[in-house]
Amino acid sequence: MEICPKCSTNTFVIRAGMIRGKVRYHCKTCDFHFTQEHSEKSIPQKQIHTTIKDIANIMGVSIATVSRALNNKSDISPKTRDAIQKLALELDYNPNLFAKGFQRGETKTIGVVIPNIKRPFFAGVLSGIQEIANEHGYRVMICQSNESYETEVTNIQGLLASHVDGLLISHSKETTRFNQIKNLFDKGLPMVHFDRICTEVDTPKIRQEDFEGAFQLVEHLIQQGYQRIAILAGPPELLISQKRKEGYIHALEKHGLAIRPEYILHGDFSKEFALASLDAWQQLPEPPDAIFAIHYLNAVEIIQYSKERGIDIPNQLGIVGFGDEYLAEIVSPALTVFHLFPQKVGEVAARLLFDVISHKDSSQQKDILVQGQLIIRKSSLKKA
Amino acid sequence: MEICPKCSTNTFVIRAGMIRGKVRYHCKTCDFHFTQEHSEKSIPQKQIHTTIKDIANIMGVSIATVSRALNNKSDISPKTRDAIQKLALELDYNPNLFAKGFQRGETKTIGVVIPNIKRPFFAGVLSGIQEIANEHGYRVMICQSNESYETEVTNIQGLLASHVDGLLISHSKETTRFNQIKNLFDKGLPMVHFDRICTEVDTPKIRQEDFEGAFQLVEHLIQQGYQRIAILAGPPELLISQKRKEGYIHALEKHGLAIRPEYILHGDFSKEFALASLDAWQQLPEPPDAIFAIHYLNAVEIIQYSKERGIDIPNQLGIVGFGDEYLAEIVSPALTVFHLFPQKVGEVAARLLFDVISHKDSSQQKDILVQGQLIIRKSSLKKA
DNA sequence: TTAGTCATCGTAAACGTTACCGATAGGTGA
DNA sequence: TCACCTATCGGTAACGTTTACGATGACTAA
Repeated sequence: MEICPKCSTNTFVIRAGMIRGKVRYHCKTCDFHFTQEHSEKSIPQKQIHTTIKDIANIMGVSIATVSRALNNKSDISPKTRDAIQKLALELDYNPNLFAKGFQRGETKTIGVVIPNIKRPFFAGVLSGIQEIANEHGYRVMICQSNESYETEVTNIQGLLASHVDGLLISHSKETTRFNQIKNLFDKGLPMVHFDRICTEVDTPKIRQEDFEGAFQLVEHLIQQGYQRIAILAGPPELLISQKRKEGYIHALEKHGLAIRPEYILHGDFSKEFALASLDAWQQLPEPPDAIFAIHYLNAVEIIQYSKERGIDIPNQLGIVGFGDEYLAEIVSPALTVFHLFPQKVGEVAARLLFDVISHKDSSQQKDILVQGQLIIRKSSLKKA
Repeated sequence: MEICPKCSTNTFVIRAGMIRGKVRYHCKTCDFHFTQEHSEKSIPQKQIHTTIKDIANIMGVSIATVSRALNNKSDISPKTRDAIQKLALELDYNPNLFAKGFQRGETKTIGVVIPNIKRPFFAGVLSGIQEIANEHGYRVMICQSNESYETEVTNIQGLLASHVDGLLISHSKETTRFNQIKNLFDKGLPMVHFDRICTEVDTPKIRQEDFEGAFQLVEHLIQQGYQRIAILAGPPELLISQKRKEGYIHALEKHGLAIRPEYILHGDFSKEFALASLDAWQQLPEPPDAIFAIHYLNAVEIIQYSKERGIDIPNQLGIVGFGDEYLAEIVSPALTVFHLFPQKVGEVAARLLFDVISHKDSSQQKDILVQGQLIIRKSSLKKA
């Protein structure tokens, strides 16, 4: 007969069924249900982190006092404060940022959504973001969409579940619907768009000189004497494709050159498409004498391919592109580019996000342009 | 005269000083202290996240029931479960991962410490890590040490404060003391080293074929007929420098070639050092006829510089290196490399870490070698 | 009836931290 | 002596979630 743990009687204790694998009893004396207790003790975990409770126990003070001491708050005597701080140092205590964030409803973490880390541009952006985030005591959580809309949505969902304090987004090239983003923005989640921005939502945006750079590159080609300039224009739905194409068109128009549709080819940024485009152009009755590739990789690929096919660069074919500083210098002939400053883009974007996070008043500039630089190299320098 | 909120009397209420800017009173009837209450109501925040409490309130059930429904636990009727899940979907509820992790002492987050995101190798590793982490439902927190020991220590401290469930580390080149790491490892924090590993602590490690790759590269040079092979060996304190140098020496010894100290130069990975080394070697009475640069960037820089100085590659000078697939192909002449697979390194490292996190039994393989591949290109193909 | 059974629900503690507010001791001046 | 004051401390709710365990009502079989 079992003994009731409440009234310590065993006269009126009856079995009361099974529950969760354990035998259940009912004491009719005190009307109390209980189960047979199992005697396994939980294994004491090796403790990685010291808590303020540990410190409080050792010091013989309350956790409130420890918290005040560690945060240099008022209402505490200097003696106690110093003693606690010293002990905390000895136990190498560091506060559980999750608990802290959890308590005050913030996480000191921002989320970044980019298409691909491996692309040097985004790697540079990340580097810039990291730096500014560090300055502000924030941590960064990165997700890659791999240019997939579905993955992007899942990523953002995940970041949201992690309760990031803000979001930095550069959309995948597949992304054309922005209801998720808009929803979050309307709910007041701080966010900033950069590079692959979206115009559907009124978020602060970091743009680059897509139009201006394209214009400068094409004008430079024209000034070098190139007349039939083609553009490898990237996915048409991407805003940067559109902007760069506009710059291209604007430069041609300014200098009285015809816009020839056959010189404008849209596609993805793949090597196959770039080379196929070159082939197609070469078979025209009037092939282009210069190519503006809006993505530097395609420009480099075209240079390589042209060399194989015996096309003289820059005399027979001039080539310019947007892009990567290092690769452009290495390739031969070196590539004329409009250089973007990825690190700076990251810094500016992060700074703007922290502005939004801190003063919620949206008085600051909502649209920032990060300047680029035209760097002229041999791939576009025609011998007179 | 103020009224005591406890006994509703005002006959024996006296002022009892100021505290925190508010007037303080003392009721002598019921011996109760109180302050003048301020009537400002807190502004209701715009709510971004739905909680289980919200759902519980709407459904009229307890939060425990909601939790059970959302986690498909037992002890719940299918009808209730479905209704709750449906409502959760409508309110697009997603659980606060921080609260969840906080509750069970884990964060579903791993930390990664690398020297620099912008280096393509590490970007590739990160990409691999991300992928595996996603599979396991973990998030990734990245820190850059920028090759500074101090920053590295701070970073790890920060990740620890974030209570990451595990750590993936590639040390900065400055790092020679590992007491912090050892401390954490002894405390039971799951961690895995990769690339820039440390031998002082018995962590699982992901190594690459540093020795083997170097050996293959140098043997290839020897088979091509190069006799005086120099090595640009990187920082001597770095383990990969040592391993690659060992492979170099081993290959020379196997083929009966002399180890000439003047052909072995240690330094950082800077361009300046690479070019200065080349200059120094050229001024020797017997300059090398081939160079093995353990860092691909230096190899590329030497190729560029050699071309400027009219040195014929590969006939006058053969060049090989470790490294980056893309750049090696672009440079002219294309660079023979021992290619590492960064993405794979990241994947393997992450997988191993999750093994350690889940089954704490350390029965698994503690040292994994990620294979590389010798890719022969023109920079080392001497014309007979 | 009623002991025994089961499915399903609620209650409350716990995680680490902060902040609100009351408690206490010791002081000052009339 | 006593109203009044200040500095410094403790108690505890709250954040969102999971989980151990008790409560409840309905059912079954004797």
